[in-house]
Amino acid sequence: MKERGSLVEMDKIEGLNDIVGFHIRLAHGAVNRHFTETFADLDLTQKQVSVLWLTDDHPGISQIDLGRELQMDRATTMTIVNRLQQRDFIRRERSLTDGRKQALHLTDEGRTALSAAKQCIAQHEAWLKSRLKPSEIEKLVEMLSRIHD
Amino acid sequence: MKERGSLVEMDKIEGLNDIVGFHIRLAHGAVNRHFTETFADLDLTQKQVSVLWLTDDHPGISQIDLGRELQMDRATTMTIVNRLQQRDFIRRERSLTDGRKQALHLTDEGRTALSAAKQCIAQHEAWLKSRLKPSEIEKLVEMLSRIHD
DNA sequence: CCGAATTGTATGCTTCACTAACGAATTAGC
DNA sequence: GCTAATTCGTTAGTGAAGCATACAATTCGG
Repeated sequence: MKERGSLVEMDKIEGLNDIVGFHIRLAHGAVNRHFTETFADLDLTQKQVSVLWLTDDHPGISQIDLGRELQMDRATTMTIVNRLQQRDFIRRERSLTDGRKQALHLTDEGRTALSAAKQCIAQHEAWLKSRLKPSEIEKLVEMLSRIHD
Repeated sequence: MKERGSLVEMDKIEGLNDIVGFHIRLAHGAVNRHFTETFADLDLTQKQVSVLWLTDDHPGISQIDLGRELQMDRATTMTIVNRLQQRDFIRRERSLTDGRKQALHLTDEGRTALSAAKQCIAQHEAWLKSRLKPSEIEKLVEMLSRIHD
């Protein structure tokens, strides 16, 4: 006897399992855990791979644009780019068109790492997609996109 | 001209936007950000609310079972329960049936906090659900459940 | 009863996210 | 053109989470 939408009983809304956000959090945890295993050898995180990938797709991209694309603030972007620069995967150059910006480029090492990462991503995605029917994958991505804009 | 499924071109698999895990991560970020705003006054995180909620639903639950439900290891569960205990939301008792376990209970303060939290959750969920059609919500939760088991 | 497994605990490390402040460069307003 | 506001990068500090490891107490299997 589930009483939903009852304005009287506002306290006991629903069970934790009916909270959409709860499932998004759990799914993210599961995906992240599997990602970490898959990338143990490469020693790269999701964020790091994303930054490598985007930098490769948009050579000379600024940190602020990188952050906008991945929904991170400037400070967070800094720490990630710093790590990748320390490992000689990314090179910072002052932008020629806007002196405030840094133009980011992959090094050869960075390209090699990204290439290896993409192989692992393929594995990781295969694991994830094995839990969904092809038609569902499209639907899922579309719905998630609506959530994150 | 997107070349998909090409076995020759294994390096350039697809765009970042075609990676399901990428969208899960972004969606989680967006949800978490909105959650944090909504809960700024209460000063509670998703995990903390989840622990309060589950402890309320299962009085006397052990930390290990809490962790299993929320997919956290023992150490992570500890830190969260510690924080909630420091704020007098949760009380630890030695289990009567198994001396290794702690039986967790909400305090009156904890119940008050959870009650307030559930009001905020309702707001937060409304924001999230406003981006989806009712029929989609069910489908989304079902798919996410398949991902996190 | 003894060894193995379970549970809680303590410690330390890492990633990520955010805030606040500052300087340098650019842009806008007048 | 010149000041004022804004943008971008940078640094430093805080806090939540997740994980690994080690240890003690308890329980369980034989």
